[in-house]
Amino acid sequence: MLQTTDSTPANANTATDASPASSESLAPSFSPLYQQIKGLILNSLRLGEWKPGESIPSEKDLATRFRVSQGTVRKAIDELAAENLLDRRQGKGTFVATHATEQAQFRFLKLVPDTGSPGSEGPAQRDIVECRRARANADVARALALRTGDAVLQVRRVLSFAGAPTILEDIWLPAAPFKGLTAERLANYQGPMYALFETEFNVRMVRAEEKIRAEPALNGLEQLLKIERGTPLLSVERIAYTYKDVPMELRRGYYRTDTHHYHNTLG
Amino acid sequence: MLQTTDSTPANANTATDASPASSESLAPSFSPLYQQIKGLILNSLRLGEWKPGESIPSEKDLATRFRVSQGTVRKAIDELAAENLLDRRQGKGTFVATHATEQAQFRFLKLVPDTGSPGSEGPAQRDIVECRRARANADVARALALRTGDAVLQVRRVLSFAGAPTILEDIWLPAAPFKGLTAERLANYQGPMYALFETEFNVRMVRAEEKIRAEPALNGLEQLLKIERGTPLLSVERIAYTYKDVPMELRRGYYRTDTHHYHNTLG
DNA sequence: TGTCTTATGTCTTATAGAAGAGATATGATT
DNA sequence: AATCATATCTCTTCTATAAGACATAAGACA
Repeated sequence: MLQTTDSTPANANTATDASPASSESLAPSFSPLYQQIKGLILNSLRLGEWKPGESIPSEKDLATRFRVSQGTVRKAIDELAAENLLDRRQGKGTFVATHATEQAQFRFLKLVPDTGSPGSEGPAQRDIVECRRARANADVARALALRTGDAVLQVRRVLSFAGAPTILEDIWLPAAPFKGLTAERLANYQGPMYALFETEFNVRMVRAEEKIRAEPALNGLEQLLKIERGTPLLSVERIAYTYKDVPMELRRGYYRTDTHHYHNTLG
Repeated sequence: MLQTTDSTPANANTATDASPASSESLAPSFSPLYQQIKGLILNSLRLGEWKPGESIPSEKDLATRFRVSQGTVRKAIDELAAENLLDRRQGKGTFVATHATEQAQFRFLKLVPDTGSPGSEGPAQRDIVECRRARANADVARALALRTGDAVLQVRRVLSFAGAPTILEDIWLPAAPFKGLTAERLANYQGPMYALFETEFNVRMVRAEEKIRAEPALNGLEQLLKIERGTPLLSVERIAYTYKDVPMELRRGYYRTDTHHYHNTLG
């Protein structure tokens, strides 16, 4: 399983191709060499051969390991870097991207203060309201690709900026990969939640989809966020995915937008 | 101004460099060859040497024109294609991206129906409520990089999906580049508004920034969108930019989110 | 009408040298 | 002898180029 000296990577042309033999590689269809290399690197990332924050082998090393030229490895890494899975630093090496940095944090938190820059208020104050085991209802199960009734963890927390409660979040996690997560560990950990997931549970969030609506503050939201009942809030429903588009988190956030706004760039 | 046979592009090393002589190229600082080529292509795009939808010269032609290798041109085009300014099609050529296609349309309209795919409701019904000349107030002037009191065009319109009014938009445009835009031309044109801007005014929107809030329906919004007064709406304030980050439009939209939602992908 | 050839695009891979970053050695200076 | 600045070596990614493979469309030809 370590595949340290795993070679025979490319050349899907050769009829005697029996190298990957993974369950999902049932599609033998031809693809460019650099794409195959990209897939191999992706596998190593998913299997945790290189941990977030660490450097991966040099392009030359990977080239000899995969029996291709350095430029081909380079193109594979180019795409992974463009997807923010890897982080290139000239003269130093290529590193596995991590949520434990300043920049990555604001790729997933799009709420910014109306005045000042994205991080100008200092770190957010995090209060865990609730953290318990539960059973997935139909909606949660569908979002997390589970079966209704499967075990999940449910977390409710409030984020405050400059002392003002601004975000309420309900989070659902599949119980199996996050076995051992408790309110204490969440409360004690300094830094982004996704960084904790990386270091403690080897789950790295890579991509997320959000559905945004405007809804009135009801059902106790008004008390938790200390606003008037019925005040319009931003409802942000997120499904976060790890490698290979596997869903790993469902999150519903309610954002106050009297002092902050959701910032988005259309390219 | 046509710069058809314009050569002497690269080699910023040569001391006798006097080729671009543009106003903003006061920074003689070294940059990679492919970046310089990218800038030259960008200039041709901005000057309208190749119109949206048309194909640009082949990589080999550009290579001889700029006196560099085909691979260098390729890397320049790679970046422009990644920014959605160009559209590559293997075996056919490379084309100037346009808003007159199905796909590009939904890169700037992120409101999608709760059930069904992004375009499943058919084309939106557009009703121009108002279109008049006005003077920029402080906010509008700042957004459009104008001076307070400068002439602007103001448009108000309602978008309806499946017969239901869903979006109200107030749009401010600088008067000079859009001279001749009338309510009739807006109403008669079939297709996205940004496609009209391209073909009629040679203004191509490349990028946009949005600030999203939740606000109650007030001040007549409730009548235009046929909802109850105070219903939470998504407020979407957009500044759209053309090439070289020049702002060309300020737009404030109010979205109903009872049947639709704002969809976003975090990468 | 259908098939083949050819021309012209982009795409893929390979190779060589340039440039950035850090560690190690060198040598002058105090 | 200890210190500090400077050169050098080695590792990394970055840049530039070239050649062949693949995709597409149009015209020649049976």
